[in-house]
Parts: sequence; C-alpha cells; structure tokens
Amino acid sequence: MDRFVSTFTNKIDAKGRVSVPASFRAVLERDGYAGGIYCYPSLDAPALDAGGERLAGKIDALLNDLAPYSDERDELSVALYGDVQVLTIDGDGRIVLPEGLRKHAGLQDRVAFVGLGDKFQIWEPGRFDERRQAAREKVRDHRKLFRSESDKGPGGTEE
Amino acid sequence: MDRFVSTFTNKIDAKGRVSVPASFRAVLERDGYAGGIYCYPSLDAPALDAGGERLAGKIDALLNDLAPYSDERDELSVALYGDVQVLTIDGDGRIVLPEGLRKHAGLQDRVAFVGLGDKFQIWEPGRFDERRQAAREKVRDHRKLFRSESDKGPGGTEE
DNA sequence: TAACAATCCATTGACGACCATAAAATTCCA
DNA sequence: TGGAATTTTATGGTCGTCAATGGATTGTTA
Repeated sequence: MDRFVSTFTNKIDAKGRVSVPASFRAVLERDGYAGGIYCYPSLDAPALDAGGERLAGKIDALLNDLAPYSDERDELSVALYGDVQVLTIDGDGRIVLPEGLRKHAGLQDRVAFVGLGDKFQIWEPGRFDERRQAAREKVRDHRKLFRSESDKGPGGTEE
Repeated sequence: MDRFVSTFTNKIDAKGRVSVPASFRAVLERDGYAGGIYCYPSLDAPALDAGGERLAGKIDALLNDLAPYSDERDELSVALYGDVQVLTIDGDGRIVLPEGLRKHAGLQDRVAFVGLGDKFQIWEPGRFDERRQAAREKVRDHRKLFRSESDKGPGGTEE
C-alpha cells in the first residue's frame, strides 16, 4: 500500500491532538518519512492538504515550472510555503493542529482524513460531506469513461 | 474463470462480516489480488461497486487523464478516492462492510453479490429483485433478440 | 513558578487471526 | 445408479493484538 486511500474520522482531544490514521502513517513511512508531515491550507477548499516528502517535492516542481521572477510565482510561493507547517507525529501517532490551520478548515472536535492518492486532506466532517456530494454529481458526468469497459455484453474479451 | 458472473446471496453476521462467494474470490486472486478488494458506492444505484486491482487501475487511469493540479482533478479525487474503501478479506474469505457503505446500499442482514464481468456489485437483496424485475420488463420488449434463450433468468443462484 | 509543550502510561473498543460446526457439493466406490 | 465418504463453503464464536483516546508526568521556558 503506497497511496493514501479511504476516509477516516478521528477526534480532537482537549489538548488539540488527533490521531493520524494508522494506514496513512504506514504510507508516510514508505514515503521518505522524516519525522513530520507537511500541512498547509488547501488553496481552493476549506480544508488542509498534507503529505510527506513526495508532496513537498511536487510543490517544488510546481513552482519551478513558473517563471523565476514572475508575480505568479511569487504569489504562489507565498501562498504555499508561507502557510506550510511541519507537524511532528508523536510516539502514539498523533499530531497537533495549530490554531491557524484549524481556523482555515473550521475544525472543531472531529476531523476527517481523506486519502487522495499521493496526499491527503483534513476536513471538518460536515463540510466534507457537502463537498463529497457535489463531487459525486460531477463524477456522474464522467460516467461514460467507466461505461465502455464495464457494461460490455456477454462474450466480451479480456486482455 | 476470470470474470465475475452469477448472483449469490449471503448473510451478514453479528460482527458485520459477509462471505465473498468462492467463485468471486477465485477471480480476485487471478486479478492481481493484493490483500483486499476496492469498494465504493455506485454512482447511479443504491448499491456498491467492487473489484480488484484491475478496477483500481481504472480509477487511476481516469484521474491521470486530468491536469495534475486542476480543480477538476481535485474534486474527482475526493469523490473517487475519498469514497473508496479497501476491504481486506480474512482467512475464511469474509469482508466487513463499514457503516458508510452499508448505509448507501441499505444493507441489513443479507447481501446479494452480483457479477458484472470485470467488477461486481453488492445489493440489498430486495432492492436487487426490484431492479431485476424492471430489467425483465425491458427484456420482454426485446425478446426477439434473445429467442434462443429458453428458460433461465440472469443465470443466478437463488434460494 | 506558572504555563505550555512533549513524552509516557493506561484503558477500551474494534479488528484480525484462529478454531469449530454445519450445510452443500463433489468424488469415489460398491 | 445409489449412496457413503471427503472436500469445499458458509457461518458462528472466541481470543489476542493494536489503534484510538484520555489522562498523567516530566521537561522547558518565559
């Protein structure tokens, strides 16, 4: 297992600690884990993006694609790096979410960890449900991409 | 046998476990089985879609067609990865269906496994019957196309 | 020394591994 | 062909382990 998959909802305790799902921790360790996870506010959602070294590498790559002194790159650099927090994982697999991050995602007492393949997001569970409903509507539009293979009639051949 | 065929109805026990039909397990092992099955809510039915590595590969392929950091991809990722559960099969060939999935399909104490070729669906038996009735209505309209088929239904094992 | 952060310890509840039984299908043999 | 024996499959239960959670204790710094 080398991708973040599935959704897990955990509780924030009185001291602001949350357990990172065990399966996510396993992925992080394979992913050049260096004692902490990179976490920053999602650019287009009331959520947090998080991941390990691979995610950090992708951010670098994204910025390197932009012209070195462009306004666009400067703004994106600030937007990404400026808000990045390196959250250490304690001995029991928990992290502490700083106030700024909690506020951006509207986190109260429970958080949803949502696996997205090479990164994962942290959502307030209620908001995530709303977003998921909306996303499913859109996937419905792409249904045709699944159709061609799975709806073939009897007698179809496989590879 | 490398495709999921037939319908089997099994029971959910007190711990939420269900036996995956033996013939389906055989297909999964041929399909690059890696310890679990991928399962998510069907987009257009009160049922669950499930399959092995081949199905997971299709999801990846769909996402890889989209621009890496687009909003569209993020949304689809949430809908697909976020809803996907990796269900491990225990030593006796059983899986546990999490609450969220059970709710979407309206599963109570019995489930119908419906083979669809390269994936299969999981239905609440009553709902599946309704759907099959509807399907028969349509088949009746097109009966001329199926002249040669004399007696049997969808080929299912029913009790 | 008060306040806060990091580490350690304890409880509990869920899940996985394992075993036991029953029903059904298949094989084998008279 | 009939029926007994064996294997496969479905289902039920038990027990141990680990993850999630809550609380305590130590350390650090203003």
